[in-house]
Amino acid sequence: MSCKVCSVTRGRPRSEESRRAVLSAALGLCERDGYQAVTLKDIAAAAGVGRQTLYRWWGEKAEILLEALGELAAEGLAAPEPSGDPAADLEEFLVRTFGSAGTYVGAVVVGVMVDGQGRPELGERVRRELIQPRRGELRPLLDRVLPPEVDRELAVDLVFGAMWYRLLNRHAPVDGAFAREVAAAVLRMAG
Amino acid sequence: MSCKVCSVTRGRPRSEESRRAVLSAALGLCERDGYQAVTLKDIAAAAGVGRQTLYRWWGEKAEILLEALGELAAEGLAAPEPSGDPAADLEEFLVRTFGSAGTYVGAVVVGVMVDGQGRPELGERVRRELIQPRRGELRPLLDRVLPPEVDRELAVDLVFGAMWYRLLNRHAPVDGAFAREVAAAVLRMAG
DNA sequence: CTTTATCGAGGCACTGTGTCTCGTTAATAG
DNA sequence: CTATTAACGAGACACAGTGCCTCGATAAAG
Repeated sequence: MSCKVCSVTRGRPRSEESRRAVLSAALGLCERDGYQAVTLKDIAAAAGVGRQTLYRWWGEKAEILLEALGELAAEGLAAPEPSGDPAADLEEFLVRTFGSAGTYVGAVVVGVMVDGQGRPELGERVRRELIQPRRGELRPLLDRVLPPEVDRELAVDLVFGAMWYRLLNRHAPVDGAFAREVAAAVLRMAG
Repeated sequence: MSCKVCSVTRGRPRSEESRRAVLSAALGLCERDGYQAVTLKDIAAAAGVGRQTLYRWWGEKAEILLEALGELAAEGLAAPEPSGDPAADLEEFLVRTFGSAGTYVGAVVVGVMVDGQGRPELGERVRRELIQPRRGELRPLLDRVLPPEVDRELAVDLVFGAMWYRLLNRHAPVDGAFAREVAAAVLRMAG
């Protein structure tokens, strides 16, 4: 174990049990009450943890949920083995991604992103830990269906942009059917 | 003039001067400090207005900015006369829209949308007064470049989605160059 | 001139945040 | 075993922003 700042192995070690309790309580409260309604007090109370422990290790709600989302992603990492059909691989990836985003998890992601709007440092973490990894997963799938003259970054913006737009604006569901429509549009763009 | 609730024309009329001062002060503070940092106290002080006046007519920050954005949109309505070239019309519309979104106005729009996330009623207003009108403007432009088998709503989601994704995530600028790329992608999708 | 509803100004309770201090507890160092 | 160290749960505190209330003043209609 290590001290919070000096990484010397002395003193009482950080409680892994408390950490798990906090992440689990935070996700549970977000699912039940919605991200915006959850406070640090709520999380501390639900996790059976002192408030100071939250400020010591995270500091704010968005950082807690960012870590919780990271663990969720690590659990369901579902290695996408390439089949013989690049178009089917793309579609399957989008169906899985959009399907997950359509649950409360997507609402939490939106909440974290939203909190990052007014705080550049947090925004940078969100970008690095939440957004860029997904872009990195999508790019190779697009490489296998798009001709070289189509810009990859633009295609990624169009695909994930459509997803985010619906997550924010809620004019239509984010689900597998939408994922298939978007996949078809990409293939149409491929010509 | 009319009473706030009963619309009987009696009593002191609402001050149009105060209303303009509030909207102007709100936009100015957002431009200077960023949407999230602005408070109702700040707006009241900058507008030289009592706080109760804000609660009487608007109730919260997002509603003030929503009205201010509405007036901005009404001023710069720039009737888009159709030229002979549908592709050029689409591109011009996107260049103007993305260009505006790239300024602090886009950040205000994001802030209002963000506040609407945790408040269904406000979210509905944002959708109706801010999002749907833009979709309505884009649709006929797409009609003139897309073949009938391409779904319009999906195309709108892809175009504005890409814009919103960049506004939120800030991994790349929202500007005229991006607008032209998106327009080209739509034309490519048209085949 | 009376009635009415707005005006700017300010007070107050409430909530969530962030910092601080307790006494306690679980590790390592000697 | 004992001392040291740092995290633990719990709670107090100041601070900021919100939302509601009241006040005397003001500008319109009847």
